[in-house]
Amino acid sequence: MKNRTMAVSRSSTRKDTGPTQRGQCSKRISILDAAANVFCREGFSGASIDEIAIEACVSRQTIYNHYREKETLFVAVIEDVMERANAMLFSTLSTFPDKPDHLQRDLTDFAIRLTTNCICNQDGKFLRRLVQSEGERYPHLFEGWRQQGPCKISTTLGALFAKLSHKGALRIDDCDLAARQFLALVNADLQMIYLFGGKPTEEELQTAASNAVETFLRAYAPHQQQNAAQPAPVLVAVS
Amino acid sequence: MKNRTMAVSRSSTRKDTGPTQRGQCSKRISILDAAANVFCREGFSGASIDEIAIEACVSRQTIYNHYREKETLFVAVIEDVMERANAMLFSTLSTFPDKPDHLQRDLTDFAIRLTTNCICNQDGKFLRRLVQSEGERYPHLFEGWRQQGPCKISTTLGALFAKLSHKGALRIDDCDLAARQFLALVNADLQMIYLFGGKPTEEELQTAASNAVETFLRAYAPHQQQNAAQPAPVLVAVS
DNA sequence: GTAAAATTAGACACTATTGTCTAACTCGTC
DNA sequence: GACGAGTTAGACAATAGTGTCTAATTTTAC
Repeated sequence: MKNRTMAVSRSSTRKDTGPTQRGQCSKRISILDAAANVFCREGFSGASIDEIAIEACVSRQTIYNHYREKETLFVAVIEDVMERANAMLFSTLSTFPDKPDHLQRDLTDFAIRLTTNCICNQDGKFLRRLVQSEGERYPHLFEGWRQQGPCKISTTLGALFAKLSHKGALRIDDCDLAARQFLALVNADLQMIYLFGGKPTEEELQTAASNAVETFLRAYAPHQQQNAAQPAPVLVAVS
Repeated sequence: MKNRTMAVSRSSTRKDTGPTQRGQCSKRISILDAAANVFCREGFSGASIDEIAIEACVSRQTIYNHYREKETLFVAVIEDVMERANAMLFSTLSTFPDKPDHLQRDLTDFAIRLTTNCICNQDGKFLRRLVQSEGERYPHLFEGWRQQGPCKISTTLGALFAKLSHKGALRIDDCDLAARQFLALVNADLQMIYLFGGKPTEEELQTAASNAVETFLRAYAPHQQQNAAQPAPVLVAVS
């Protein structure tokens, strides 16, 4: 019976769930957090309500009071995490650089923000795991997220690349494709770490981002800029 | 009680397990295949021995005769799939193009073979799912595969790129990195499909490979070759 | 054909889990 | 201090799964 060492870091994006009281609300939150952790660790069928109750420091009955049954809780957790993840994703996308100078540095910083805030965090891990293991069982559940999140990301990011392209900072034919490739390159060095549930160090994130941007720019920068060479010192602002 | 419509496609790489008899051996195989399917679908704790027995057309007791308990069976399945996957991986790597002419076409074909034979097949799906969901629970179990498979792939593929680089067909600094980026680019368009357990169509594989190779060559081809432009007709030989 | 080995169905004990119910309890509000 | 909503622990039935055992049956080897 370990004492709940670390809960999901819950950002400020949580919406107040209407007229319910503070006490009740805080219980709901700790249930959702604990459930997210346990479902992530054990999968849907491996997770037991008792375990969640213990981790949430709440009685089992309270869980049944709030969420009629296990599946209801599961769906609530998924939706909670997805909403938060999408919010974080678009908030991070809004920091995409729009000035063509220092492009290499700015793109690298952006890539680091993206991995740090959206992919390497607890929510990212949760989604990778749960979508993969339960996605086929609950297709409708993840569909909304898929359309609002991952599918939108390439078009949104694509549009941002398009802007840079119009300014002459990049030379891109298919901007959506370039966006997908940018994301793929950023994760190239990190895939294996994700797969085993690990968390990259800041240094690994740094290297991954630099490598990705360098190659991306070699493929998509206008000709003379091709060899910007020196890695340029990177200043990261991680919220 | 559906009649076992589709089993894992079992390639010819299976080794005969020593002096055991044919009948026994065929039971073992159908148990392993069925177990792989069920574990893949349901995860370790979601899978029931009874379900596996039914899908393998075998009595439950037979499973317990061969594999003492559920976890033993699970480990056997994992090792079976991993061995097969690694064999297929290196057999596919051995088809990497070594002639510098028609590089774009040859690399594209190679990328298609790689995705078709190693990533999009049933074994690939199984590993993505199970490593992700059970990897932390059984670290030792996957460690051998990780070192022999995914970790080796970047160095092996890296060495192959190095050869092309020495021949002047490519211009690469860090070949291992280039290898990882090649793989990442090849999967850039397919990630979302994998995530939801789907299987890309041949056309999607084709497009993904072309896009990847085009960008890869823009980043790593010697200067004048830069714009090879026309997609070049691709002839695929999928075993 | 016969003997040995493997397989089968079914019963079984045991454990874990879900979801319900109840009676006691806590705590903020009036 | 009393009310009441929310919470709690614990008992509980119902179900599902694991792993064992047995006796009958089938398959295989010789």
